[in-house]
Amino acid sequence: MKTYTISEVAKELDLTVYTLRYYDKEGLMPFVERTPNGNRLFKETDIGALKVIECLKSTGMPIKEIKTFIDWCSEGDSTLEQRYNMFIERKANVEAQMEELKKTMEIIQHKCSYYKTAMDAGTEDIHKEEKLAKM
Amino acid sequence: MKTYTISEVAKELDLTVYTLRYYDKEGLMPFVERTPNGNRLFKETDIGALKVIECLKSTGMPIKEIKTFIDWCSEGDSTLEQRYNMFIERKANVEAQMEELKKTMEIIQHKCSYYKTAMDAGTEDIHKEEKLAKM
DNA sequence: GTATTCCTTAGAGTTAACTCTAGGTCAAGC
DNA sequence: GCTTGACCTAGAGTTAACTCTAAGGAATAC
Repeated sequence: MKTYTISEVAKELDLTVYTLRYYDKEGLMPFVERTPNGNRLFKETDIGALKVIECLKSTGMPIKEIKTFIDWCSEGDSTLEQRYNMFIERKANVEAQMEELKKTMEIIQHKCSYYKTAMDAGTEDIHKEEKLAKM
Repeated sequence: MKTYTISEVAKELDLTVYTLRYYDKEGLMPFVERTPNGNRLFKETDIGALKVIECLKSTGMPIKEIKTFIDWCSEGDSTLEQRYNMFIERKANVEAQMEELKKTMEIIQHKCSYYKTAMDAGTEDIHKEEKLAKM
């Protein structure tokens, strides 16, 4: 079975070795085994698990909560419901973030055309009429 | 003309007065005037500007870069191009964030059905076959 | 056999963005 | 005229998530 060193995993996941050790310190990687002399030894499944961790992180989940999830995983089938509920919550959270981003995008696009017009006119005064524009 | 105190603005924008003072300290609100005894006096346009600041913040822009933008605004028409370019960059950035979120959402949804199946079966072993699942 | 290059740990330092405290001013209510 | 409450500042403290340093172990290169 193919295994990986910490720096190989860091490269693969676009993280630093510092970050990976930090995650380990925080209890996010209890599954990673060691060589006889103490070096971390990553399996494919470990990299898969780290990808799930990265996914949770990208939903804005703090590391402490990710640790709770990892702990649930170690506890086995008795925590299936908690884990399911967690992902349902994450889903709602991501949906809300998408909504937020859409609103942000609308404002940004408005500003893009605002500045295009101003730039073409050579002055922002072209937008004097607008109520709350100003910048 | 209607004006607002710092706590009214905080309430309106769902920020704390601490945060607003911090923004001011960082140079994000050079336009806010003061009463004779030194209290901040917010106009409607100031609230509009703060909404733009909040929008930029929600694109992930750090406060120092927002300050650069505010400085450009104070400099007038000579910075129109920089400001336009900045919003174009922000737009690309938000688009990338949306893409990221979509990918995240796909994984989350996969996990939701993974755990639904496992929960119904009473055990995660139902997914034994899967290559990189595990959690 | 020694230099290099990877790995290890504990713990200190950094950064951003707040968040709060202490000490003070000022206007309104009683 | 004094209390209350909202405002002010400077500066200290907090938190999360890294990020790095120091000191050392083990395998490989020459």
